[in-house]
Amino acid sequence: MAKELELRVDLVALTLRERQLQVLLEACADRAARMWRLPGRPLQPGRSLDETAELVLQPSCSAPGAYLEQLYTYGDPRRVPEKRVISVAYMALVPGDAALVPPGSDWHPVQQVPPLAYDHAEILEYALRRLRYKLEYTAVGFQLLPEEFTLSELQQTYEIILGEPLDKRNFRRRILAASVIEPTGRKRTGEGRPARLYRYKPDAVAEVKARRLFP
Amino acid sequence: MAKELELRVDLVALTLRERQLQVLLEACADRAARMWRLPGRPLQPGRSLDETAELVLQPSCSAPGAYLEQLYTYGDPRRVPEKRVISVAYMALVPGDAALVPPGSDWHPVQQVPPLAYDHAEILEYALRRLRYKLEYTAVGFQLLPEEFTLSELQQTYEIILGEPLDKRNFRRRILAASVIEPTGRKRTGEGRPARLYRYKPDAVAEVKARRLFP
DNA sequence: GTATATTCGTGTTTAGAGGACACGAACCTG
DNA sequence: CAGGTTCGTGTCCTCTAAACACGAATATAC
Repeated sequence: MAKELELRVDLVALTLRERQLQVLLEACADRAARMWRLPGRPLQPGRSLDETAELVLQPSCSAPGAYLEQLYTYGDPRRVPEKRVISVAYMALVPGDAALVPPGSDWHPVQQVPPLAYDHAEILEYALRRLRYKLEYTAVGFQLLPEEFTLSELQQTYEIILGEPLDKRNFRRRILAASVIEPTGRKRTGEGRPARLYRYKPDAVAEVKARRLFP
Repeated sequence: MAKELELRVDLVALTLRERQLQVLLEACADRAARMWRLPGRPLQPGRSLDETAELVLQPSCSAPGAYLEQLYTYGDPRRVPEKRVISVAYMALVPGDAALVPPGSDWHPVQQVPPLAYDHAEILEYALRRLRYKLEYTAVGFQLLPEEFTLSELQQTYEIILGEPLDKRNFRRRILAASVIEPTGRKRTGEGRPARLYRYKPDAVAEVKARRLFP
């Protein structure tokens, strides 16, 4: 009874909406169950895992070049009852202003996700742990922000993900010491004193990936 | 032209021999090429990835329960010319006194590995980077030692892997502060003053794995 | 235009962690 | 019992990380 083998790429796509960290979920085909699942697709012949992950991401992200990182491969024989399915899990960070809502899918706050099929809850948990951890020693945080952002916005992003308040001056000192962002010279005006705008340095993403200690 | 899909588990098994970190390699079937490769086997039907990795490890390790950890999954379509092969890479740490030499295989110092087939050199590089990194914030080091060991032996292990000398007193302070090892009460006698023997606490391995930040 | 509200941007002090560093203790050997 | 070898230990200092408050710049309301 050799069950058919399927190799999939499943994606934990995260974004910031309404001051919350949200994850993209797909309604299961089996509507009766009212279950949701991570978006994914079978490995495309002729394409790498990374490329397949990008294909999965495309419908939910208007801009190319979102941050994408392989997480872990799940292969327990009982994780999917019907078939033998091996899932290579990826995490994507989508800037808030680039997030789309593909039909049949929706973003859900990670604090209150609906019931997830298979072991997808475990995969999501793992992605969040990795993101929180990585936030502390790299600078992936601004991958969730638009191209230009203020330091206060960046700090809010960190606070949302880590779930704890951060000290303003210490935060700024550390971020600037890492020298992964630079001022654009422009300012964002609004309520109160205008804030300087920053962007991450073009090579900052490369640097984060080069530190491929836990890709 | 759908190439056949093969899902493999390939293993970077590391041990300490002759005061060097060594990796287990298999001679390629194609002898003419004089190439070597990481040991591995296709995913076993009905077994998980972890279980398959353990099967790969068994012939080279006399004791069960070696440290085993998933690293990364390699799936570039051109990494193996003939077929479409996806490899889930694992790392194993084998205590020096448990290392066996299966026929057709051999241990090689990681400083001077022979030419490796496919992208196996890249996989090995990645495993070493991960091990060195992990050494600094967890206590996987003693996974390479026999059940009882002295602090000097443990320090040597660290020095070999990190490739740099460490301060004796600072090393002891840090290791003991982490409280992952405990004295057995016994001593190892030999040249000079006898050394106290330590073992890692039974739950220390579990702790390292629980921190599954980058499994 | 003047007062008020709001957010931005900045420096110092202090506590804790990590690194450098040397010598007496215990045992074996000849 | 003298000499050789490895084991085991404590202090000082430096540097990193945390706590903490107020003037500056603009928008708005009066």
